[in-house]
Amino acid sequence: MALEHAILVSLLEQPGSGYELARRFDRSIGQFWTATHQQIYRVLKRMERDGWIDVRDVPQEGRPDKKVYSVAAPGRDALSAWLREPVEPESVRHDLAVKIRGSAFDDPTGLIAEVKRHRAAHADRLAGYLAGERRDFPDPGALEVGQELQHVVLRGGIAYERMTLAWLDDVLATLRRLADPH
Amino acid sequence: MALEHAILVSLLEQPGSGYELARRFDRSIGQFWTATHQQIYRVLKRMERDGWIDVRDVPQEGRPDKKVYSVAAPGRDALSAWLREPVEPESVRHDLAVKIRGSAFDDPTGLIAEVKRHRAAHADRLAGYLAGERRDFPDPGALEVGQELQHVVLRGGIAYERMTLAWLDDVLATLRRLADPH
DNA sequence: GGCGTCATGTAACACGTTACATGATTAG
DNA sequence: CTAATCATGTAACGTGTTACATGACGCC
Repeated sequence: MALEHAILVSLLEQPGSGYELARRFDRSIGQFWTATHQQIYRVLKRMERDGWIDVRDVPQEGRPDKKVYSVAAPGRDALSAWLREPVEPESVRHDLAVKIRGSAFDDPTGLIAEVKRHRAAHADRLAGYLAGERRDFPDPGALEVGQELQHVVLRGGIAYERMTLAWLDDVLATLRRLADPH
Repeated sequence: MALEHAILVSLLEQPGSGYELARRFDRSIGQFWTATHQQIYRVLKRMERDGWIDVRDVPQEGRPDKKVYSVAAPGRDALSAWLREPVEPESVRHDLAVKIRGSAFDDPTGLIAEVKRHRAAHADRLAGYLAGERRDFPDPGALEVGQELQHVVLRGGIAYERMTLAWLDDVLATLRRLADPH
């Protein structure tokens, strides 16, 4: 129910096409919300139909034309209303945790490679976030409100990845201990 | 695609009814996978039809009869096969992060109450996990394989909640700074 | 008398994923 | 020639959520 709100926030930060939104959902926004281009196009249609966003056809040379969306007044109102509604603290889905507990009924050491793969992926994400932080927030203090808020969300992503790396190391140590208890 | 696997793991740890599974998905399993009873009944039907699980009707007195499910050989095989398949590192969905960035276009200080509410919910979860840890794993070392694996998953939940509490404090401090810069 | 727990389900709808489809431009 | 990037979409399917439905028991 919040994809439309994530799109509103992104378009308020910067108007853009469905394609551009899809790329943002793979990068900065992907930190806290994911969506594929198929989902985004579908929701953009509905939002346009409901008058939440405006479209402007932008012809381009050397590449396909695009439709640039921006937030209209009813969209802004919808976002405001949603901001005032309480939302449930998120619930997590970790396939890896299911696998860890499931591997008690199979071969726990078979999971080591998989856990290492996840560790590498999270290390990459952390490196990406830290690079983004150096690039976008080099000077702490003296930031605008929007910047401050983007920064605190990014700090959350960084904290999440650091925590996850430490936990995956704990998981690896546990799996190795089970494989070879002294 | 992993609800059925989460159910298999739970039924291997302890056979039970749909209702019992739903309660587990609100507690220990809810730490890394959530599901409502409607979802669970639907998937149990499918799993039974596919021969992954066996049912036994258990008449009860003073309360409704129940159907106790346990994992059959094909279910065990399906779990083994899934454990050998790689899964994608999970992607997160945080309504709260959407709200934080969105509040730049509204009133950031209006979020303070909401963030406090989330903080309290996460503090509760952490307290619950820590109580579970004291109850189920009082004696580190000397545990069976299944216990060790359950414990390392629980440690992940504890680390997640601690990280989240620290981040929410960071968010609160940021929102207050925006409300009243010296 | 009403609420909470135990126990099972159906139905409709919203949301997410995967596969398919098109077509131009640029880089290797 | 092949792959990647830019740009938009449709269709089918699977999963998750919300609402509705039933009924007995025990507690306050």
